[in-house]
Amino acid sequence: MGLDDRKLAVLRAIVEDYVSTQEPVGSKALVERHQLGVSPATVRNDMAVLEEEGYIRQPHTSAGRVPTDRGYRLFVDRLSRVKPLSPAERRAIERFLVGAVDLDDVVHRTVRLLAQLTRQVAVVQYPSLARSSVRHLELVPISTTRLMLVMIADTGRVEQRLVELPGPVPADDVTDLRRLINEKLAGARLSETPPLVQVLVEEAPVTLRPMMTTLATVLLETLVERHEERIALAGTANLTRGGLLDFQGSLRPILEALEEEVVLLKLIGETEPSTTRVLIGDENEFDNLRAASVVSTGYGPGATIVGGLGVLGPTRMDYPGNIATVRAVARYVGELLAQN
Amino acid sequence: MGLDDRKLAVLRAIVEDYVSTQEPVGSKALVERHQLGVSPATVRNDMAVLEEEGYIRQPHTSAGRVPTDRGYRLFVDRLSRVKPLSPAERRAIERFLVGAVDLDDVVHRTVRLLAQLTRQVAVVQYPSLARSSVRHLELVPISTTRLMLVMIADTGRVEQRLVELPGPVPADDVTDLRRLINEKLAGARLSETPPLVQVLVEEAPVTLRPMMTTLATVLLETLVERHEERIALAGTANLTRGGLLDFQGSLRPILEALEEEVVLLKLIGETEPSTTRVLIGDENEFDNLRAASVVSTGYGPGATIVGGLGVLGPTRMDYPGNIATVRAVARYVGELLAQN
DNA sequence: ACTGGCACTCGTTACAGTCGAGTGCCAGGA
DNA sequence: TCCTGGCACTCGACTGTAACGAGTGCCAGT
Repeated sequence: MGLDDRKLAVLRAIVEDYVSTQEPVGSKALVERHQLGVSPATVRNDMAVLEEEGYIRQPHTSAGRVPTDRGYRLFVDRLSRVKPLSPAERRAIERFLVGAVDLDDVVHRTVRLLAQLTRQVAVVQYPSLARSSVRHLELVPISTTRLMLVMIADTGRVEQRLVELPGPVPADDVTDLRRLINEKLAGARLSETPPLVQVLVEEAPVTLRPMMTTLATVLLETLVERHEERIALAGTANLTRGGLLDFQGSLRPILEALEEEVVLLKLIGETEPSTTRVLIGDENEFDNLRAASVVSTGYGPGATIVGGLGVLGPTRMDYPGNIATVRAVARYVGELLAQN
Repeated sequence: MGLDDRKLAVLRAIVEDYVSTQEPVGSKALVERHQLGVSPATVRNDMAVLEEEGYIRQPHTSAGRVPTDRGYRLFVDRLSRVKPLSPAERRAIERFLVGAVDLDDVVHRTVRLLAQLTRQVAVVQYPSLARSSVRHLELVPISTTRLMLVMIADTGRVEQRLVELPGPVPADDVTDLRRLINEKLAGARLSETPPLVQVLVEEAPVTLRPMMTTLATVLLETLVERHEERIALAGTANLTRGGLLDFQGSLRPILEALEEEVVLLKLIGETEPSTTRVLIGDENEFDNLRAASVVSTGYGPGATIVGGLGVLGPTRMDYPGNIATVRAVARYVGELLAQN
């Protein structure tokens, strides 16, 4: 375990060089480009140790060294210095996000912004319904036996469901239903609604009972239980940068994984603590993505977290830069949401 | 212009073979696999003519022939026989589309279904607001000086905008505004609303005038003028099927084009007549997509068209099959929409 | 008008040889 | 003990050559 400072410096140099050149880096090139103060031979000895410990490897004999997932991990945990955003980037973020007209717009702008700044694939989760509160529930008559149930959440999300009623319902009843439902549910966190909905059905006047039951069912089944998560994606074209050298020649598995909402949610959602998460290579649980890394974090108004966002790219990515960008964008989005 | 029946048969055979094998097809293989009733030498003569006319070409001397865009065009226009859907496919369509809970759900299911059936990239346009009518406009108070304007269209689309009011507004006024707006606009086609909105502002009671003006502005600017079109995409992983042989080795331009909503809309939207449109290779206007073909059609409840859907893939695609699938899916979606 | 035969083209594959980046190891020096 | 220069070695990348074969164009014959 003899990883003295110099060996760590060598590892850092290897990671930085490899990330920027995309080519295995040799001992000679290393001492030329970095002020390590020692000879190539010494560096070679250090490299041999680093390789033994599993931090770097040789693609083949007589080639330079390349960081392993474990090497990147060490780099991210202990070696990378925070890279402050350039003023230009800060300006880009602000410019990009002002003028959004609704939540959809915010999310779309955010995901494109992230993709553009990091030059990776960007993923943004819509504010999770599970972490949202009900702001208002609206009932809009569509026909005599149909209502549209519109739920507006405090996070700005708006979900609608078509409800097929058991029988025709007079306009006055709709008004009553709307009032009853909002009295009981407005302000409640969505996760806390089931018992409230239960009470709502029980306390409903007998004439409204059937409608209320139907509404309750739709509400619980389609909004609470399988709480629809939504995801926005951008920058898939960035996957083709490294000219197929990243991702060992096939984008197939990556693209497939990106089509699965479940996968994306696992990657960027559920980031319990309010910290930035970095998943490197096979640290993530999906085989399709073992050649990729993910940098993600939560966002939300103030200190609460309502959703996740992040970027995905080759393990050979600029971790410090991407971490800084992801954090900054998340903070800006949070502020934007707090304003609404 | 001597394109007799046999030459056309040869072209058809070339297209069919090339589509299924992905390899340039030679005269010998052709007579083996198809009952052309003539010798390879004869076929070669026909091929020479076809090449002269620009319907096929040789990637290099001593290779077989490959259809040109023009060849595919002729094939699609005159040579392809309609390929009826298999019962399994019909069942898949029905199974896939039942149980959709809202428009989002319908669109997502549709796009995934299309991608799965055709094994191409699928694109579905949400029902265009420009072709929708207002079913209901709802005003939901968010704070004393903020309203959420929710528009529900007859196509099922629901759009919301946050409106910053000039001053605090009492609940009664909101009720009045809601009533006035709906009286005037409900049922109107979105494209016909501008004059109505104008009248609405003019006729509004003096006390409501400022609010109404603000609402009108938001309504016109964000919903009517730049009528938000939305697009769903699926199956990008299918681009990697031909193993990078299609798209001359780089998915880059394709992926870039797919990220541009404007491009996608031009491709699948605005299909004026209710027919299926096929764009082959450089027939479409985007350089990025000159290696791709698009099969698209309009859909909508009954005879009206509210949006477009289609698939995109390599010029070397199964046109008859994709055309049949796109048509069938569009019809099913139309029926589904008609039910609501 | 079709067909068999034949010379020709040219991409593909295999193989051998050279080059050079990069390594591991070792002996010597601070 | 640690670092360094030197040196032999490995092995992928590149190059040139040769054999192969799919496919063609053309022509003379039926």
